[in-house]
Amino acid sequence: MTDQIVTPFRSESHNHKRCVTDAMALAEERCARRGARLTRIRRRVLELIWSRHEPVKAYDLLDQLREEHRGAAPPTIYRALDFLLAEGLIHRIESLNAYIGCGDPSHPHLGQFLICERCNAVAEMDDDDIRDLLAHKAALQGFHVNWQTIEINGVCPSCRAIPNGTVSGNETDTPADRCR
Amino acid sequence: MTDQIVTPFRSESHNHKRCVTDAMALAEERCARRGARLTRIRRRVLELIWSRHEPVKAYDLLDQLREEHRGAAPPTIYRALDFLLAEGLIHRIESLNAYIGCGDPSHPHLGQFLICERCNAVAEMDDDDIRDLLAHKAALQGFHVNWQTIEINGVCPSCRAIPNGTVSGNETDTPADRCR
DNA sequence: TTGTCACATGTTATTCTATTGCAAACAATG
DNA sequence: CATTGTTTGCAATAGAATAACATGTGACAA
Repeated sequence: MTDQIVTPFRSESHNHKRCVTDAMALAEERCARRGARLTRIRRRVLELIWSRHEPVKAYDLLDQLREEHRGAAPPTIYRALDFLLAEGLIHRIESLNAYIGCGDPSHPHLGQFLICERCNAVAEMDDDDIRDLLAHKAALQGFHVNWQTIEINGVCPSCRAIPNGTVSGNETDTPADRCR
Repeated sequence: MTDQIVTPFRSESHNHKRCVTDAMALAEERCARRGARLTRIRRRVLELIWSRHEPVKAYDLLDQLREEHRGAAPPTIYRALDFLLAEGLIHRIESLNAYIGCGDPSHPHLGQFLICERCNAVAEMDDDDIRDLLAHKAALQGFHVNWQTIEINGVCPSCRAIPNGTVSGNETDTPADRCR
């Protein structure tokens, strides 16, 4: 059985700099192989998304991009996001209107997401059992499945270890800063 | 085993007038029992949603409400929707930014939605197998589930029966008008 | 080298979705 | 009647995404 966890929750040992460069390398490689043009803007947007390692809003990306790229406007971001989605390099989280890096761009997949409502961390699964059960249940209704949106909200293991009322103080930290 | 289909796809025999009045009666009853105030606006919004019997956008509802209620503004609609969501009388479809009547408001539930991308018809399931499998898979990651968003896009049985390129002519009809 | 074509980006405006904040109206209760 | 909590009215604004058209750029062939 293959590993059905594409992006696990980050552990204490997570080397984030390495994580970003690895993801970028995979992206470069995949685009090269497919003849897709990972331009400067597109590359930079992907890098900004991976740097955060949590769901990022389009206008947050726009603000960041503007700091280094005067003239960036909403279409700049949305075009880059569309490209990255089409290439399977990121996923869109519907319930958050946000985008997150895909941990396994090697093959197109739907993904199922575990979203921590305390720290915003997201783990990505690509679980055949889930996909197949949904397809099966749909088929019982005579329904043909093209796409599945599966987003599970709750509390990640790290946050469960923290007493409920506890507040970490800085609510703008990234997941790794708050969740251990 | 209980019936896990809350709102099936509409059949030819669907009596839509009856369907709406039934849904309204259930809503009245549930609100009365819970001491929730189903005011004129809230009742009317619910009725508008059920009348369409497919996912409806907030601003569509606003337009309709304005025709009979001058002074209706975005907050008017969103407050009504918030109330109806809180009472479990409607569901929100995240992937469409739209709202749909709940076929079984008797108990709170998550719901899994089959969304036809041809005719917009939606069937609602409340399937324990799906819910439990997702909870199980999440638990394997140490994740505690509070909420599940499950939206399945594809082609409903009625539309599958229609040759692919066929267009029914009037794309603004309701699902029942087009899907048989 | 130049022309051409496809693709990518710049630019401005607009549409769609949703919330905030405060005032006025209303309904239930003592 | 007075009080209290809830609901609605109203104006403004925030947030998410797209449309339409102009301009730039890179690869390839003539």
